[in-house]
Formats: sequence, structure tokens, C-alpha cells
Amino acid sequence: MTGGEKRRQARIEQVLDAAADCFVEFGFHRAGMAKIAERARMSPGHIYHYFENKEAIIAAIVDRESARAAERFAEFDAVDSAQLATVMTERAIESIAQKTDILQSALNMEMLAECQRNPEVAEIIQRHDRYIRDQLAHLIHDKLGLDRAEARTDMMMVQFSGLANRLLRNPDLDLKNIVGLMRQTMLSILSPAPVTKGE
Amino acid sequence: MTGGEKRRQARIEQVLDAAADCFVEFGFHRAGMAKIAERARMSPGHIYHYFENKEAIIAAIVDRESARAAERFAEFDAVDSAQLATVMTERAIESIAQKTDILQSALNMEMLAECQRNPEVAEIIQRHDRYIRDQLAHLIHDKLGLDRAEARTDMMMVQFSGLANRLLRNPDLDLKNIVGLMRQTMLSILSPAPVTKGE
DNA sequence: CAATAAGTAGAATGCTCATTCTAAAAGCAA
DNA sequence: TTGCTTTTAGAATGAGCATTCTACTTATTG
Repeated sequence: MTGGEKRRQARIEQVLDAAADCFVEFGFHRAGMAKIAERARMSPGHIYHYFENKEAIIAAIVDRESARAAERFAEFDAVDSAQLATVMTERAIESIAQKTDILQSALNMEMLAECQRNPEVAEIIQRHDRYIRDQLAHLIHDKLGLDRAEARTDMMMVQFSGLANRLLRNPDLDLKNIVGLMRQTMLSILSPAPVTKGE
Repeated sequence: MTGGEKRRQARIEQVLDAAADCFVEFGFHRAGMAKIAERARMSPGHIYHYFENKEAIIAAIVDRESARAAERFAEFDAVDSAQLATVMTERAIESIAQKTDILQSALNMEMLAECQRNPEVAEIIQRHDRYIRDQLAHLIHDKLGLDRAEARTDMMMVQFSGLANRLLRNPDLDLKNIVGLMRQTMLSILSPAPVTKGE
């Protein structure tokens, strides 16, 4: 990479970091380009040398955040089968317990609201989700040798997103009290026990 | 109620219906007063005779939607204990399966994003959530005779919100395939089985 | 050291939108 | 009907904001 390209990449990161900050604080729509520019320590007009418009920044943020989420899920690949439910539980709780991820949740909600109206955002979110799902399903099917891997995958993901959601509605939620139940629940989802088919 | 009050109430409902429509379609911020007024078949300025400002409309919508959600949960009160997990599962799936509730989900995401920045909205959401939680916890504790009712309640609610969330990320999700697992999961949450305490 | 290019700033533009204001229409009491 | 209040409309106001434009500064290259 040449010096110029490096500089350019650094500037783009600067914009994305500033934008993420603003989006968390104000939301996609009330975060003005002026504010983003200020936080990125550059002029508003200059941002347009790196992004075509604000939509493109939103898309880039959604992409970056989704990719990071996917990375975090990829780590489960290395986990011992017997420990999977426990490790996932700890991870779900721990990732939520950090203040940063509570804010992260708000950004996630913003993204999910946006994807109802912005097909490009929807496409990005769904692509990353599919990737995570494929990884997890592969894990559940090949490593744990379970049937209905797709359904189990989706149920596992229900736990993750549900927990994040929950904390927004009930900020007083004491995570320590539900960690046991969460582990039991995940174990139940990952158990080969016969399940009555839904009619 | 006098004729005038009735008329006024009807107009207010008209505005709320129109606003809900617009909020789902465009989001809180890009839904203009002009558009809302058009859908409510009245002039923009006129809306200000019923609501102080747009924030107040948002607050009213959040309140109305949360109250409706609470109503739906209240119905579980009448359900036979043995059937509770099954009925809740069916309800979760069924309420999601309806197209209207997919849109509803988007509005919910919008609300949750908003509550990070708007304390009034946060207060409304949390108040209704507390109400739902109390009802459910009472059900679980008194009717099912289970311990740790609060934790179980929260986990049940994780399932509901998680499922809605999931469908936004994966619109191709086949609900039929997970209904069995969802029931098993809810049963597990509502089973008295000993649970290893989280460390 | 030119001289061209790349990077940067910040003001100007033009649009959208919440909110306010003025006045017309409709209900209503006498 | 007449005068008074309530309801309604729709234009005017003014702020905020994405985007564009012009010009300045810094790097790069021959």
C-alpha cells in the first residue's frame, strides 16, 4: 500500500469512528454531517471525498458493525463441543454486560429499524447474518452432530439478540440472576432430546 | 362525554393512527408533519391543537403500542398452567407470523433506539415493561409455583423479543421449523428442574 | 525550484420540515 | 338570525442540514 493509500484509509477510519460515535449518540438521522466532521477533525465538505453521501456512511457503519459481530461468532469455532453452551452463555452475558455493548445495542436497533426502509442496509445485515448462521449451523451439525441445525442456530441467535433487546427495555435487569437459566436454555437448545414437531 | 369531547377524541385517534402509519413507513424522523396531517385528513397546523409537538405524538404512539403489547400479555393470565409454555409459543410465533407484526417489529426497534436518547420515551417503555414483567412473574410464581420467577420472566421475554428481532435479520426464517424448539425452550424455562447457579 | 496534483477548509446553496400565524368556516346559544 | 366560541385550513417563518463550490494549502514530481 502506498503512503497516499494509507493516509486515505486512515482518514476513512477517522470518519467511520466519528460517525459511529454520532450515530450512537443521536441516531442516524439527527447526526449531522457537521457534527461528524467535527468529531473526525475535518471539514464537512471534505468527507465527500471519501463517501459519496451520508447513506454511504451509514452503509459502511452497518457493514463494519455486522462484520465485527460475525468475527465474535467465529471464535466459537475453536470451542470444545462439551463447553459450547456454557461458553456461549458467558459470551452473551459478558458482551452485554459491558457498557459499550449497551450502546452497541442501540446502534443495532437503529440498524434494524433502518433495514425496513433501506434495501441496501437490509442486504448488508442479511448477508452478515447468513454468514454467522452458516458458521453456527456448521458447528452444530458437524461438531455436535445434531439434527435440525438451522432451527437450533436460529434459536441460539434468538437468545443473543433477545438478551440485548431485553436490557434496553429493562435496564435494571440483573444479569447474574439469569445466567443460570440462560445456560440451561442454551443447553436445552443444543440437546439432542426428541422434540415434538410443531403442527 | 360531551359531543365536543367525543369529536376531539376521535380526531386524536385519527392523528395517532396516521402517525403510526407514517412512523412504520418512514421512521420517527423522516415522517413529516405534513405527511401525517395528510394521512389524518387534516391540516398540519391543526395537529398542534391536539399535540404540543411532534415529540408528544411519538410519546403517545410509544405509549399506545406498549399498552397494546401489555394487553396481549395479560391474556396469558387465563391460560391453564399446564398449557402455558405451549400457548406462549403459539402466541409468539403467530404474532410474528402476521405481516402487520413484522412492521410492528420495525416500529419497536425504532422505539428501542429512541429510548437511548429520549428519557421520556425510555420512561414509557420501561413502565409498560415493568407492568408486563409483574404480571408474568406473578403468573409464574403463584400459578406455576416456581422459584426465581423474575429470572424466568425475563428469559421468557427474551424469547419474544429475540424472535421478533431474528425475523428482521433473517426474513427467510421458516417459523414452522423452529416452533418445536421454541416450545421445548419455553418448557425448559418454565420447568422446576434444578439449575446450576451462575458463578 | 517550478508546476501539477492531492488534500483540506469553510462558506454558499437550496431543500426539507417543525412550528406559528392569520383568517375563514362551522357549530351553537340566545 | 346574530354574535360568540371552537374547529379547521393553509400559507409564512425560520431553523437545520446535506451537499456543492471555490479557493487555499501541502505534497510530489520532473
